Amino acid sequence: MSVVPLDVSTLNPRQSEAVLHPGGPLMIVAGAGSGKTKVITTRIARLINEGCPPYRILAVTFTNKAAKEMRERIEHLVGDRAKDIWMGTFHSVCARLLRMDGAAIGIDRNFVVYDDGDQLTLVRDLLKAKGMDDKSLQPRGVLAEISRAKEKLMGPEKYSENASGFFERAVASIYKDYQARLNAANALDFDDLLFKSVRLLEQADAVREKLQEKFLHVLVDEYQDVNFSQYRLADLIAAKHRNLTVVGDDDQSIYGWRGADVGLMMRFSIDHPDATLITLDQNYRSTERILNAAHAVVRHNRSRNDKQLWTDKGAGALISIGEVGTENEEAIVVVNTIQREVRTGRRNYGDFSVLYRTNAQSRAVEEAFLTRSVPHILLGGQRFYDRKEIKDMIAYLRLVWNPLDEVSLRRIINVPARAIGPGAITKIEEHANKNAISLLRAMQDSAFQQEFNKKTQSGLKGLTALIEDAQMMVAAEVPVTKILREIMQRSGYLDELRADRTEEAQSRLENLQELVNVTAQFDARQEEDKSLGAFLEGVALISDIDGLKDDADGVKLMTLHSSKGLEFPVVFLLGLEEGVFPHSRALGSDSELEEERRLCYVGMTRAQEELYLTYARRRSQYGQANFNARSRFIDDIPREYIDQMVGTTMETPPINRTGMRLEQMRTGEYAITDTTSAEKPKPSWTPPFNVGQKVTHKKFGIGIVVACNPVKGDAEVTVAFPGAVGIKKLMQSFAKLEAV
DNA sequence: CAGCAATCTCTTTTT
DNA sequence: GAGATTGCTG
Repeated sequence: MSVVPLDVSTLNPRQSEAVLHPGGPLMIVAGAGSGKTKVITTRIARLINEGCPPYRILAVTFTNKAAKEMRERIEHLVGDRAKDIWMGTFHSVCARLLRMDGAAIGIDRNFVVYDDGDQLTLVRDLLKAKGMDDKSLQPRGVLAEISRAKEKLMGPEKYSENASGFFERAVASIYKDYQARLNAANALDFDDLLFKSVRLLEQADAVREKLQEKFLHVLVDEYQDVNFSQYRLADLIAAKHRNLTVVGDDDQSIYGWRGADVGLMMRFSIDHPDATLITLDQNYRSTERILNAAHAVVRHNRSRNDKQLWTDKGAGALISIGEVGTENEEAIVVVNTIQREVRTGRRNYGDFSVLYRTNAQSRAVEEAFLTRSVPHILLGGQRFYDRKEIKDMIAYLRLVWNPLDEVSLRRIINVPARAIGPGAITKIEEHANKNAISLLRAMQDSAFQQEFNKKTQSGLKGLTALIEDAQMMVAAEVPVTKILREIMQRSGYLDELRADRTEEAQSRLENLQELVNVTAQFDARQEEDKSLGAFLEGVALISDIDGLKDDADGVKLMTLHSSKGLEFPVVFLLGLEEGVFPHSRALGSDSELEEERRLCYVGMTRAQEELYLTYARRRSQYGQANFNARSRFIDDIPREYIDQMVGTTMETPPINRTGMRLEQMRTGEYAITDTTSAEKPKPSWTPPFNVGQKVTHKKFGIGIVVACNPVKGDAEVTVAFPGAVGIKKLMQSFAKLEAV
C-alpha cells in the first residue's frame, strides 16, 4: 500500500504546532470547523511515522462513525498500519478492555450490555417488587440518579452512606438491588462499562501497569463532553507516559444532561500544570455572517471564556429567518425552498440538512417530504434496534448467549403467546428463589413443569428446548444468521406476523428481514471474532449516526445533538420558539439555558453557506395546540445579518417575547399552500400570561410560564417551577397565578 | 390465559 | 398523538 508522505504545509501554524507537539499533556481548544479532525489524524499519522507502534495509540471519539472516519483518514496517511490503532468510543474501548482483562475484578468475559430500555425495565420491576410504585419515584428519575452516581464513581454502598432525604434513600435501596440484579444476570449497563474499567485500573495492579505501559499516546476527542468517570479513565491510562492529548470546545458542550461536565476541561490544566494549550480559532467551514451570528447567540452565556472565530471565506449570504403559522407550514416552506434550489440546479438534495430540537419535530417535515417526493435520510427517532420486533429477537439471542440474562428472558418468555402468563411467571420465580437457581433453570426443571396445565407445560417445553438447541448451535459455531432464522421460525414469531395481514405486521416482517441482512453481513466479515457475543456487543453500542452516509443525495434530517461534528452547505434550523428551543424543561434553569444556547451555536455553525431559521406561531405539542413566542436566540442575532425568508411572514420590528397577538395570524403576501391541514379560524382568546413571564403560585412559589392554552372558558397555564417541583399544568381559575 | 378496548402518561437531547 | 399499561370479557 502506497503511503502519502506526511505534509504539514497545508496546516496553519497553530495546527502544525498541535501536530508536532512532542509529548506531555496537550490541550487543543478547537473551535467549530477549525480543522480539528485533520489535526488529530495528522498527529496520529506523525506518531506512527516516527515509530510509535499503532497498537500503542489509544484514540477515543464520541461516536463510532467519527472513529471510523478518523481511521480511514489515517489510513490514507500511513496505510494498513492504521488498522491496529485502538480507536473507538469510550464505551466500546471499555467493553474491549473488560473482555480482555475484566476477570481481574471478577467480570465474566461473556457479559452482555444492557441498554437504557433494559435498565428501565429492571428499575420498573424493582420498584414494583418493593411496592414503591409511587408517583414521586419515577423509574426514569431513579435511573438518572443511579447513572449520575455511577458517573461520579459511587457504588451502591458509597451512595447509600451519603444518601439523605426520601428520594435519595429510596434510590439507594433500589441502586443496591439494581446492581445485584445486573451482577446476577452477568450484565453491565452503559455506565458500568466506564465505572468498571476505572475500577479495573485502580484495583488490579498488574492490569493497570500493563495498560499504562502499553499506551504510549492517548488522545481524547470531544473532551468538553466528558464526564468524571471518562476523565478519570483517560488520566489513569495515560498516567505513565503522560502523553495525553485532549481536544474540545467549551462552546460546544451539549451533553450536560448526560453527566458531561465542561468544568473538567478547566480541571485538566489544574491537574496537568505543565500542559501545553493550543487554541484553533480559524474556521474553515462557514461564512462570516454565519459565524458572527452564532457567536452573537453564544456570547450571552455568563460562564464562558470568550473566543471569537474568524474566517477568510467572506461575508456570505444573509441569514434567512421565517415566521410561519404552524409546523406544517414550516415543513412546506422548507420543501419549497429546497425544491426551488434543486430545480434551478444550484443545489443537490444532499446539500441540505434539517435540524430540530426534538425528534418529534421530524414528523411534519417527513410527511411533507414524502408527499412532495423529496429524497431524504432521517436519523434518530426510533432507532432500528429499538423496534419491538428487533428487540424481541435480540432478547432471544442474548438469552441464548447468556442464560442468566433475566431481563431478556422476561421480555420473550411469553412472546409469542405460549400460555405462560403472570400467574405462571410468579410460580417460576418462587421455584427459582426457593432453589437458588436462575429463572431459565427453573423452567427447565421437568418435575416442576408437571405443576402447570397442559398448555403452559408445552409452552415451557417449547421455549426451553428452543433455547437449548440454539445454545448447541452457538457451541458448534454455527453462523449467527442461521441461529436467528431458527429462532424466528421455531418460536412462532414469523408465523404470528404472517397470519396478521395488517400493514404494521408487514413492516415488522420487513424489519426482521433487515435484521437477517445485518447478521448475514456480520457473518461475512473478514475479522476475527464472529461469535454471537461479538455480534450482540456491536448491537448494544451502535448508534444510528454511525450509519449515516454523508455523500448520499438526500436531505438529512436529525436532531441538533446528532448534528455535532457534521457540516452541510445549507442548514435549516426549525422550531425557534420559546418552550421548543430553548426547550421548556430548560427555561427554569440558567445552566440549562446556557446549554440550550450552546446547542444553538452548534446548530448554526453546521452551516457552510446558508442558514435558515424558522419559528411557528402555533405548534402542536403532545397533540395539542400551543402558542409559543419566538425564541430568544433569534433576537440575539444582529438585525443586519437577517433577511426575511421568501414565502413567510415576519413581524417587523420583531415581536418581543412578551407580546403574542393572535391578529398576527395573517397569511401574508406569499400564499402558503398547506395541503396537510386545513386552517381553522382561531378563537379570539387572550392568554392571561405571556410565555416567559414570571408568575407566583401560593404553594409552588415563583415560576416561569411555558405555555398558555384555552380550555373551555378557562386557561390552562403551564409553568416551570425551580427544583423538584418542575413543570406544572395549572388551571388559572383554580391556581390563581399572579404576575410578578 | 388471550385479546381487545379504554385509559393513562409522557416525550430533550444519546453512548 | 403515540406508546405502553391496565381492565374487562370470552
